[in-house]
Amino acid sequence: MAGKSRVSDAVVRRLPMYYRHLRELEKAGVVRISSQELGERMNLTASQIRQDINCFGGFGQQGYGYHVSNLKERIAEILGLRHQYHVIIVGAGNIGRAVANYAGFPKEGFNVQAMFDVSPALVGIDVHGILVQPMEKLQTWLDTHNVDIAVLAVPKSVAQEITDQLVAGGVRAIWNFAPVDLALPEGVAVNNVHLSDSLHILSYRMNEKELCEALDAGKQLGE
Amino acid sequence: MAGKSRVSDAVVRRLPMYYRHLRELEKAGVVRISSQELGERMNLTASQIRQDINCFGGFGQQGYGYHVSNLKERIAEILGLRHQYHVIIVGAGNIGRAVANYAGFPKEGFNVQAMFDVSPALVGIDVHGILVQPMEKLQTWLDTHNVDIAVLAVPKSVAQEITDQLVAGGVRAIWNFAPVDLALPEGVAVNNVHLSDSLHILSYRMNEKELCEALDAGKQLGE
DNA sequence: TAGATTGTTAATCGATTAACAATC
DNA sequence: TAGATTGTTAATCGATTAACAATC
Repeated sequence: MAGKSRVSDAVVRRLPMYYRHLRELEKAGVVRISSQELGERMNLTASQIRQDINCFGGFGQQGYGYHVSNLKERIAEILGLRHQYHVIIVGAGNIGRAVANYAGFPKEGFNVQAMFDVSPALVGIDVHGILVQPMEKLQTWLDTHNVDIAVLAVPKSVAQEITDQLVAGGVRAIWNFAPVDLALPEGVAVNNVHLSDSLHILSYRMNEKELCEALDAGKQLGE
Repeated sequence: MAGKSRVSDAVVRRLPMYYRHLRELEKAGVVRISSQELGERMNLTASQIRQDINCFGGFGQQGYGYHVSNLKERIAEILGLRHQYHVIIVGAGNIGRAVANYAGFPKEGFNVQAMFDVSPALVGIDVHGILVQPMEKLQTWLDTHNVDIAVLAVPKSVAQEITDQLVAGGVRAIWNFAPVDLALPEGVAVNNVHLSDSLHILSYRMNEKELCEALDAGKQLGE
């Protein structure tokens, strides 16, 4: 009945997808939905949906299905979207600025409070109402503020070093845009947005058919 | 010996990671590496690494291991990074511009040739040497150019509609930054960068411990 | 040659799917 | 009540790990 104390990665990755679809459904005025219907919409089996949801408790009702708004709210809670977070952005390059400008951010409790960069060209500029501070000010900020989430949008060469500083400064989670796999102590959360990895996967997929045909025909890669 | 005609998703997702680590190793002057050592670096088992690589052919040598540069090159080929691609960016907002500005792009064969946006405020500006064109010009461009990859960085409300236009116009792959799951015909590749999903997963993870403890203690979500 | 390490087959583990009793 | 659909257990499928013969 209650949640298993460990939820598998596969399930966690689907949670935001449930949230997205349920929000759409709610906006479209749909009041109830069965696992069957939701599955058709999301390209999942009804069985999988019921299994996933039951990791966190029985939010449905036999013979009826799920109440859309209620299920949406439960998943928002599960995702931690009913808290407020203090966010800082380290690195005010293209990515850092794009994140700062993302409008949907504060509505879900993610409040950007400061930005930092090494480049004198960027220090002092205003990004969506946030003043970019020099990197030397980061330590002082960490010493004097509770930071929940740090957005890491710096070159890979300094990513680990800054991460260590952030962790020592009490940051609880790192949203990492640097193309490295960070080493982190237990208890600090991380999620990666590896843009070039994503592009490489796309590139693989668009060439997959020919590649597999070539391999099946006995072709060796390389010369 | 030759590759299975179908490579699992799990393997494909690891390919860019192999590529990243091998590039690092090559840069660090490492000539050969065993699956054992590579596994320690990447937090994978040696067994898994050998299985993964052998989907595409036997690139190693018994008693020796893998030749770093050679394996890196084979994986680059597998990922399709030894081709040149024509890329357009649809949507010149924060994300579109960040992608356009990404410096590593052309080096790997991804050549951005045009950008489009609906906003008069953005049309005409120069982004990293590319002039932003009005959205009405998109159709003409598709009619007169071969586009391999389209970067989709538009609001979700128009994402599917533009996708259909791109597909009809012969685009082979879509790098999707809109927070929707696009419907696509067989033969067109897609890969999603769902930023808010990624942030939600981070948010889940930073709260997971308390959540699971609460659930184990019998707490119900909601009121 | 002996030692090392791959390529590959077999065993295990975990995630997905199917089935069905419980129940609204 | 009868019908529908969940919650949950059992069966299946696929991915990871272990083991080892092949071979450099």
